[in-house]
Amino acid sequence: MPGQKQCVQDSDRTMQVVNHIRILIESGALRPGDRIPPEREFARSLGISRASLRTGIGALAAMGVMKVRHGVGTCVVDSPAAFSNASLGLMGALYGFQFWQMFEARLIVESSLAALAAERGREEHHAALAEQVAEMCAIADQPAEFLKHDVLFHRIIAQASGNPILAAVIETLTLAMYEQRRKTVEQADYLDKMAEMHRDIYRAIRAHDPAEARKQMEHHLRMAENAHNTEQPASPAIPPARKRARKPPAALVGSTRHAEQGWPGL
Amino acid sequence: MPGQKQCVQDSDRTMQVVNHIRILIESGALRPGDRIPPEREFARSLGISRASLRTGIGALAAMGVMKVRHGVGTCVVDSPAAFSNASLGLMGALYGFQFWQMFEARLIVESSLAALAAERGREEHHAALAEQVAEMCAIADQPAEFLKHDVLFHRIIAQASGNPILAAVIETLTLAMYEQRRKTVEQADYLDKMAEMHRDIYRAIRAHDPAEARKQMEHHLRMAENAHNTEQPASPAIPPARKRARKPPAALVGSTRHAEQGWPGL
DNA sequence: TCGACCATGAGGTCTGACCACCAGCATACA
DNA sequence: TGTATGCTGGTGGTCAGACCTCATGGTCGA
Repeated sequence: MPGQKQCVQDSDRTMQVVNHIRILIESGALRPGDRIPPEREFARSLGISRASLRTGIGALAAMGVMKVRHGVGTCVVDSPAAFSNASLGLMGALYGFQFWQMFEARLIVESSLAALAAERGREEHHAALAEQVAEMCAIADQPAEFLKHDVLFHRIIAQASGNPILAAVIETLTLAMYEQRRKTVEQADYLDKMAEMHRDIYRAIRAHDPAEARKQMEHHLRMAENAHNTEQPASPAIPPARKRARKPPAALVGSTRHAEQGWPGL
Repeated sequence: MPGQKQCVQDSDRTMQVVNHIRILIESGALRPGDRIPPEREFARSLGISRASLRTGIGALAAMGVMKVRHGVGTCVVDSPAAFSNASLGLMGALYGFQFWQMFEARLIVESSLAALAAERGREEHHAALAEQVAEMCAIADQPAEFLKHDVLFHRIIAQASGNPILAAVIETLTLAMYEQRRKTVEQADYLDKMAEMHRDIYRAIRAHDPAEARKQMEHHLRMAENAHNTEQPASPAIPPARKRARKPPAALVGSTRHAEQGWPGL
């Protein structure tokens, strides 16, 4: 049952394009930020039609691997690894993701990430974290700016953890929540407290104290969730108690309808 | 800097298609497994060309939301939520994912999942888990079959955890490793031990003992990693010690080149 | 010197034709 | 009667070439 073929993409041509790009990437010929040839030229060199090439590139773009810009060109993305955010949004709509699940996922992954960062973090990470903390303290009265440094802070921790896979997971979740947070953070009056918590996390990481880093991160995320639930009554604080499992699960293979409230799409 | 626009996809038409589908999904008009109209007809009803429609559908397929079958039709996927596996494969090539990172990610996420399953699991999950354990014990001499039940077992735990987001993460990792495991598991001689470990996990979950479930799952995954490293000397057991962080991180925004060995693409 | 204009080249879309595949049905054969 | 074969309709896959829109950079006039 599990693990059907391999590629998500069906058609020969599309797969051909995706594989070709993959080879280029794996061989190091194509690196993040690099541009690929113009479509017409590239299509000719691959011996396929421009339409087919575009299908393949479109798939890569949808997966978050390539970035296409009208009138400019197509290049490999040069940003933190993440699963396509649209993907998470769609899946949220499809499987009924809830906000509390989002926070729960963050809590689990990111607290471990903080612990790993405390273990493996190096000077450059400490310095970068310190900088973000300083920034946050300095602009605790500008929610929008604060949020940017907040995101950056967490991103640095993910990088310091030395596990890009988990970093990609967190990046995906963060991106998906960003829009939402940008709205709710506006009337926030606890930014100074947030800054303090970030500072505590930073200190634990710098001190190479995994347990403390984990604890501080958990505390921070719980606070964040509370704040979210307070400011956003539209998404009630559904306690993750023993409930809300799927209905008689159809052969235990997915297909939950979107139940309660939550998850405003992408 | 973070949180640019929203949709991965650029072009108007593509976005139009993706959004249209999203609306249909969110409104419940389109559910997992449902088919969408034939391309020609659908394109006409949307007032766009078939080519544009196909671009949009291609993007959705690449994100793992839609499944296109030549000669049959296009439908919404009806399987456990997961990020497109090709996506993980590409990102692995792009950012240099390592096997030990894969196992580390699994260890962190899945042990928490087991704990959650112990908290929230219900009768139907227990029954399903028991069935898989029984199957595994019965066919500990048929690696290929064993592996299928192994995957299913872990999938059920993910579902029992009540957090579809984390379930999707694990599903993605599992799918990415499936091919690899399918090869290495062939000459495995420890399947009976594996079955035992699964049974222990199952018991802890059924007993609603989160701590024990977590411990057993961690133990199981560590064993699995050791087994992998033993059977697959091509991918050495790189200890996750304090090392291998990125090189002087270019503004701390991704772009690690694929370093050591590991990650055979998709 | 500076702003407006336009040439260039990139991606975006459309059209309509044709190919490849799958499923189901009708026919032919055993 | 039952099975095997082959046809046919519908669906996605690919192609070609034309045209549109956008971003860029150079040129030219004020």
